[in-house]
Amino acid sequence: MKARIKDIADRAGVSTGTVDRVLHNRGEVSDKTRKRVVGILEKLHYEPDILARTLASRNPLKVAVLIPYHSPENWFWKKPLSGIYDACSELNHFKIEIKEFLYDQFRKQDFIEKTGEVLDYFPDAVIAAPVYLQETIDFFSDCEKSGIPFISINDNINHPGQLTYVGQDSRSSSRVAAKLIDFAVPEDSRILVVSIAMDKDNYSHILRREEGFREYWVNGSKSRGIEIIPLSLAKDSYPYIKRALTETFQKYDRIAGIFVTNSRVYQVAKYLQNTSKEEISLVGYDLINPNIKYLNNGVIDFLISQKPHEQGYKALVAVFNELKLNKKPSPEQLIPIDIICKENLCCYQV
Amino acid sequence: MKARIKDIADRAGVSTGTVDRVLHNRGEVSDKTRKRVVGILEKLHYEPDILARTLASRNPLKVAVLIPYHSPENWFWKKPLSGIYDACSELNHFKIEIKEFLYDQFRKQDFIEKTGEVLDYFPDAVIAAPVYLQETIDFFSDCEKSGIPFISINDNINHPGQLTYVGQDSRSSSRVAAKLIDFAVPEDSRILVVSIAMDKDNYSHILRREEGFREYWVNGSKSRGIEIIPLSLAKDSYPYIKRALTETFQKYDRIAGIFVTNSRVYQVAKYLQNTSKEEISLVGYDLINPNIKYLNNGVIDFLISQKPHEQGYKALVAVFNELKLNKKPSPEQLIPIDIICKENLCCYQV
DNA sequence: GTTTTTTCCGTGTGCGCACACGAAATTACA
DNA sequence: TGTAATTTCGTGTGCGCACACGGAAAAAAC
Repeated sequence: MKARIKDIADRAGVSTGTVDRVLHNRGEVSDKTRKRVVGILEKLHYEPDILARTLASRNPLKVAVLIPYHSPENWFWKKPLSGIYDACSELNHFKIEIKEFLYDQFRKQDFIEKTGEVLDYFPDAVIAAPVYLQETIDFFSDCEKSGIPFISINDNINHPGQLTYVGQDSRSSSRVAAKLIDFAVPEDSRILVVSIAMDKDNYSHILRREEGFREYWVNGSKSRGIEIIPLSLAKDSYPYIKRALTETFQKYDRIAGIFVTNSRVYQVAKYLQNTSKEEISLVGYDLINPNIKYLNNGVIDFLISQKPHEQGYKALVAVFNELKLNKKPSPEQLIPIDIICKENLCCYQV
Repeated sequence: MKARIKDIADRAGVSTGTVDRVLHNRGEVSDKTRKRVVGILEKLHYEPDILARTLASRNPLKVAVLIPYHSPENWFWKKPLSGIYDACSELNHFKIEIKEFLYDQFRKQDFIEKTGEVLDYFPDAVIAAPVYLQETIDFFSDCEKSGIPFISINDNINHPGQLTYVGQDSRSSSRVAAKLIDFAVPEDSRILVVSIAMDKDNYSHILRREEGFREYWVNGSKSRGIEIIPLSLAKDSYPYIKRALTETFQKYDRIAGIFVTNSRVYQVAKYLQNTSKEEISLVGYDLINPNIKYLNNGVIDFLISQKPHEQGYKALVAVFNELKLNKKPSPEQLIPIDIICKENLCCYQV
C-alpha cells in the first residue's frame, strides 16, 4: 500500500496540514517537527498521488513555447507545435496550459522581445527552439535565475541547468546518409555534398552534417576510390542553384550520388529531373511537401526525418515528468534517425 | 467550463446519484428521467473527469496479456511485454493491473489452456499475439460474447469486433527491403530470397513478406534484368543452411543481394562471413543480438525492425483509451517500418 | 382498503490531496 | 505578571466522482 499524507501525519504525530506544509516548503513549521516529518517521508518512500493532487489544486501548469513562426512556405515549425499540443491533449486531464511565443527567425530583435514576453508570463516551464546563440544563452540564464526550468529542442545550446535537450544528433544523421549513398554508388565515383543556406555558419546543423558525412568515409578503409565534392550555395533561388549545378557537372564527371544537407533537397531534385539525371542517388532531409513529391517520383531516393513532431511531443512530456511527477528526464533525448523512402513513407505521415 | 455531474443533475432536476446511475447503466432509473438525463448529457457534452473517476473508484483495470513465452534463445517476445509494462508505468496512476498468460508457441494445446485461464481471470481487456489461427478466432469469439474487448498484436487476425490491431504491414516492409537491395545491386544480377522456418505456412508474416518483395519488382519497369531466386529452408541449423547456400551459390552466379524474410538473417550472415562474401548486400529483420553483431560487422547491411516494444506499448495505450477515456482507437495501428543500419543503430536501442 | 413488493431516487461518505482559516503555543515586550 | 505579537500547528472544506444505504413513491398483491 502506498503511504498517504494521513499515514505520514499519524506516524509523525502531527496533522495532515503540517505534512502538507513540509511537502510544499510553505514554512510555518518548526525545524524540529519538519525534520521528523521529512524523516518519515523518506522512510515510507512517500510519493504524492498526482491524481488527487491535480484534482485538488486549482492552478494549471503554465508552459511557454518559444519557437519560430511557421508560414505556408516554411511550415517546418508547425510540427513541433502540433507535437506539443498532441502531448498536451494526452496529458489534458492534468491541467496544462500552453502559451505560444512565436518569433521571426530572421529578426534577432523579435526574438529578444519575445523572450521578454515569456518572462512576463511567469511560466512554470519553457520549451524553446534556439536560433540565436548568444541571445538564447542570455534568456536561459534569466530562466535559471527565476527558477524556471527550460528545454531546448532541435538545436542544442548546451546550457548548464537545462532540463533536457530533445533533438537529433546531426553528425550521426549524415553518417546514415553517407551509408545510404555508399550503398548505391559504384567504385571510383564522385559524390556531391550540397549545402543550401543564406548564412551557413549560423546553422550549426549544416556544419555538423557536413562533418559527419566526411567522417564516414575517412573512417575505415571503405573509401573505394570515392571522391567527395563539397558545394555551398548561398541562395535558395532555383536559377542560381541550376547554374551552380550545371557548372559542377561540367567540371566533374562520374557524379553518382548527391547529399543535400538540409530540406532544400527538392531544388536539386528539380534540377536532376529537368536534366534527366534521375539515376543519380539523391538523399536529403525532412518530410516537407516538395520533398515528398520527388520521393514519390523516384528522384529523391531517401529522406532523413528530423521528426519535429516527436521533438515537440517529447519536450512536453519531459516538462510533465519534471513538474508533475518529479521525474528528471535524461539530459539528452536523441530522436531516432528515421530513413524514409517511397516504400515506407505512408506509415510516417501523421 | 467543463460540465460536472452536479451540473447535469441540476439541469435535469435530479440528484447526482441518478445521473451516476445513467452514466453507468446501473438501471433503477425510470425510462423517462433516463432519457431526460441523457439529453442533457449530450447537450452539455459531458465528459467525465478521469482523475476524479479513478480516484474515487477502488477496483483497478485488469488487463490480460496472452503472448508466447520468451526464453534466452527466443527473446523476441520479451519486447512487447516490456512495452506493455512501460506504458503501464506511465499510466500507473490510473490503477492498471497487468496479468501475463504466456504460452508455448509450439504447443497448440498449451495455447488453448491459457485462453481458458484468461477467461477465468475475468479481465477488462485482452492483448493477444495470435499464432494459431483457428484457436485464436475461437478465443476472440468467447471474448466478444463476454463483452471483453480484445486487441491483437504483431499478426492480424481480422476478427470483427477487435478493438484494434497493432503491428507492421508485412507486405510493405519487404518492399522497403527490396528498395534497399535494388539501390545496391548492379544491373543483371541475382537476388536470393531466403525463408528459414520449420513451418512456413503457419507464419503468415513470411508469406506476405515474400509477396511484397516480389511485388516491388514487377511494379513498374525497374527490373533492370534482376532475377529473384527463392530459397526455402525448413531447418534452422547452421550446417543445413550452409549446405543449402553452398549449393545455391554453385548453381547461380552473379548473386549480389540476399533478403532473409525473418530474424534468422544472422545465419546467412555467418555463412557470408565464413565464405568471404561480405560484399553481398544483406537485408533482414529484427534487432536481436546475433543480428546486431553482424550489423556492426558490416556483414548485414540493413535490418528492418518490427518494433515489438512499441507494439506492446501502443496496445496498452489503446486499451487505456478505450476503457478509461472512451476514445476508440483506430482499427489498425501500423507500426512504422524503421530501417536500421550500423550508423543509426544507437538511437533505436532501448 | 391495507399490506407487501417493486421501482425509483436522494443523501452521505470517502478517494488523496491543497489550501484557508483560526486556534494554540511560544515568544517579545511593557 | 500581564498583554500583544509571532510562530506553529490542527481542522475543515472542497476538487469530481463512485457507490452503498435507505427512504419515498408507485405498483402490485391481498
